[in-house]
Amino acid sequence: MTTSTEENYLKAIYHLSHRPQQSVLTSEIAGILQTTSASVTDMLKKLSDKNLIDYQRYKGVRITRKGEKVALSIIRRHRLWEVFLTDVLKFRWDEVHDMAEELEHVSSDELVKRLDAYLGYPKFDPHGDPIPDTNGKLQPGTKKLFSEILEPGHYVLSGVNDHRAAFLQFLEKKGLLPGTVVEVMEIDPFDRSMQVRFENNNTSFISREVAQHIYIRLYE
Amino acid sequence: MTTSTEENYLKAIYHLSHRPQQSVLTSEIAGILQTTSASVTDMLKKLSDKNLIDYQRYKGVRITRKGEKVALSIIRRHRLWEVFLTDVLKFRWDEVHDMAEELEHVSSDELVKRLDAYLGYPKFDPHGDPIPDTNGKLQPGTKKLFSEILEPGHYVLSGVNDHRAAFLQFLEKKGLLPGTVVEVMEIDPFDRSMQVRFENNNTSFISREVAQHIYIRLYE
DNA sequence: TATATATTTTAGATATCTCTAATTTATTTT
DNA sequence: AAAATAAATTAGAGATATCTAAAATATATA
Repeated sequence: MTTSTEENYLKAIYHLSHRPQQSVLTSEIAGILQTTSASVTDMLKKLSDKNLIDYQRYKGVRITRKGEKVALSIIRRHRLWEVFLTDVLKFRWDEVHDMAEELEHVSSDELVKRLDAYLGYPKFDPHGDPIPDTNGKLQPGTKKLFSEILEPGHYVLSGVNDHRAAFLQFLEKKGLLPGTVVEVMEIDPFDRSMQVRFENNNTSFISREVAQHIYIRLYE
Repeated sequence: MTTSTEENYLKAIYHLSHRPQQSVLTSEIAGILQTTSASVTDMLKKLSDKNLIDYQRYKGVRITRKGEKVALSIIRRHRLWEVFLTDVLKFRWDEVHDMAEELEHVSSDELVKRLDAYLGYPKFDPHGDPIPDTNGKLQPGTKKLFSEILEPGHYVLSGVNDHRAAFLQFLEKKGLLPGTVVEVMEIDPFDRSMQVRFENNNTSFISREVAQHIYIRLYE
């Protein structure tokens, strides 16, 4: 059994783990969870005792297979509830995060299963993030930063790495919602800004600054 | 602000308060919440400090107007989630209680409002218990024990006072679900058992023992 | 490489909610 | 009304999760 607090720590560590090699720092976790390094250290010992993380003092943390499974099941719940809140209860995508933070800790597996079925087994949440399946499997390798593409072509906006309401609202106004198909017409070689065209033939301009916070996948 | 624990105590006190005059005993609360009298005493002081209950040591407890409002808002959430679980996710009515116990503590008022609208502003939960409105108002005086009726006639089954799964499943098998309309044909003057007829003309026999755990209202 | 700086950990406290055991108050019985 | 019994409360302690301040360790700089 895991408490809500443990689950929140695991989620944070899981997210921070997704980058090459290096281990996660105590201070990074403290930053995300808005708490102190001392509190983090206490919790790291606890999670380590439960074999949910690999932890050596002063050397940082890496999540274990077991810890990753738990983290993914919470992320699954979070994202399914987000779909419920936007698709069924008609909340805007920038409103749902905090409610999903609470709902994700409701413990019934059967509830999650039925919710998934009721929503039609969605593969992505309203922010374009993939929803792990029952076994904790994620759509593999679909995520790439919009700012990293090298050539013009058709792409699907698939997510964001900045979840602040102000940014999400900016994207909404620009028509840059997850799921949107855009054609990149030109990439400026100097500032790497892009000219894009939507399916309705409208065009728009996207700065590298903005593109760095948007994920895309190839449109096939 | 109230914690989940405080909310659970308030709910228990609210339910125990609904009976003539006398105040609620520490031991009764401990019984319902499966804890010790000592823990209850601690919490009673805390709730009293917040003016959610009237409490004098050794004299028992009565809930205040303010406490009642909080209790009713939690009961509202609980019963709305129960409707969601049965009507939308198709759980059986004997499965939903524990999940609703967790969901009721999710704090967003806007979420409850949208859920209510989505469900079509239901007035009763799957067990026939009335759902308080936004202002904490309950359908007045609709509840009467089936065992207390004096004469034959048409009645609507409106709820139960025994929520154990075994009893609920027994009722389901007998076709005695909340919302069902029955015609009481005869009341035995000796053992107060009843002969009833359903809308499909099937008939059934209900003992006083069972009738004591079922609420009804007049069918109009 | 020694020193300065940044990071992490430990030590010691606080708040919430829980418990058992002992004490106090209330109620019932004789 | 006193004694016996039942109920409620207090006292003291444990578990979880948090904090600040001090000490230990690691990293960067001179």
